[in-house]
Amino acid sequence: MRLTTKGRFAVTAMLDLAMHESPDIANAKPVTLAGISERQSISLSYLEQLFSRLRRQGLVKSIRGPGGGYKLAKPHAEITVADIISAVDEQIDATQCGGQENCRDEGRCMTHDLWASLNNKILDYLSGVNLADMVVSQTSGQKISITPRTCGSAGYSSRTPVVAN
Amino acid sequence: MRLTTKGRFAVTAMLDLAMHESPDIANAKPVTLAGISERQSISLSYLEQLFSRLRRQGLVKSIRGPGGGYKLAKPHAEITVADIISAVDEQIDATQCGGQENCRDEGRCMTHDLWASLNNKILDYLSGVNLADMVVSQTSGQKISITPRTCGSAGYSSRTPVVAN
DNA sequence: ATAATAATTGACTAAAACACTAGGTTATTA
DNA sequence: TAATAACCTAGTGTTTTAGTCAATTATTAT
Repeated sequence: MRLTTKGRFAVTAMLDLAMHESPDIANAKPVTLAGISERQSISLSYLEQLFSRLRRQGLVKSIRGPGGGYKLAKPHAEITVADIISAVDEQIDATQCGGQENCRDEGRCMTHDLWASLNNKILDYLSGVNLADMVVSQTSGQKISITPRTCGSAGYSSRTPVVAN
Repeated sequence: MRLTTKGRFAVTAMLDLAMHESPDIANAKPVTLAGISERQSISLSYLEQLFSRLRRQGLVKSIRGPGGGYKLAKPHAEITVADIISAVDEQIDATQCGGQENCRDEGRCMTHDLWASLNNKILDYLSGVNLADMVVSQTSGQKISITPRTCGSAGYSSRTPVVAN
């Protein structure tokens, strides 16, 4: 997995979308990319590229024409930061041996296991934050602080984010 | 913070260094970059660039001349993955307002707090794995699995890594 | 029907970062 | 003094970032 500003842009835009969407999911008004672009100072065309991927990954739905825009395809609590980042950042295979384990020395690829599991752990961790968490901490003016899923209760969507500082 | 193959190379090289260093820290033989380059198939000159940064950050010590090479500057347990990655990857400021909070809308920068704390969390998380952990899981042939510090006991260096799968 | 809206697509671009290469210099040891 | 190995600087090809530009399609309102 890769963590760059590209993923940041995507998460920021999705958070903006979540915050400007009506809380009533059924008849929520779609949010235009032009609006997100203005509010978050992200280039409209760049947003279009990002949302093209987000749509193909099933995270958002699009409505064309006047009054159209984007809506989240799932409830806020079911869209995680990990989902968003892996939707826009195409991941590279961390191994230089490319799956087959024909590396040097002991015959096995030292880095493969190491990075594969490390990637998984980070991904697991970022899966612990969803849009609902972020909206709450954003509207309450509190800094967001994430508790890994493995720590507290196994609940997925209704954890209350811990306030930091 | 940024997570790319650059950091991966650095961690791989440091793990190789840790594994080929004599366990007795006092009179450990230095490891040459040429050796690491050969074992891990990383370009020698690229390693030189990486170790230049690692040295400036105080993670390794260098011995010049024949029989020279690099040694870890601290005990294995005191060098974390986060240390290594942040030594070679220069971090970017996640905010587009650049510190001052003169952004749009509500006057405050939405993305600033969000990414600052998310970065800190990831960094905190990667601080939970050190070279000693990785050497153990590597030599024992077990896949490494990291438990965040916040979960278990507050101990820093002597946690036993959990085996996954 | 027509115009306006807004998503959708594709091609293209400057700048940065990545992953190196090349070639030299310094310090240390045999 | 010759070999070793760190150290340093500059350059190079490729990929990614972050974006522009232009055109197309679907939908709504007039």
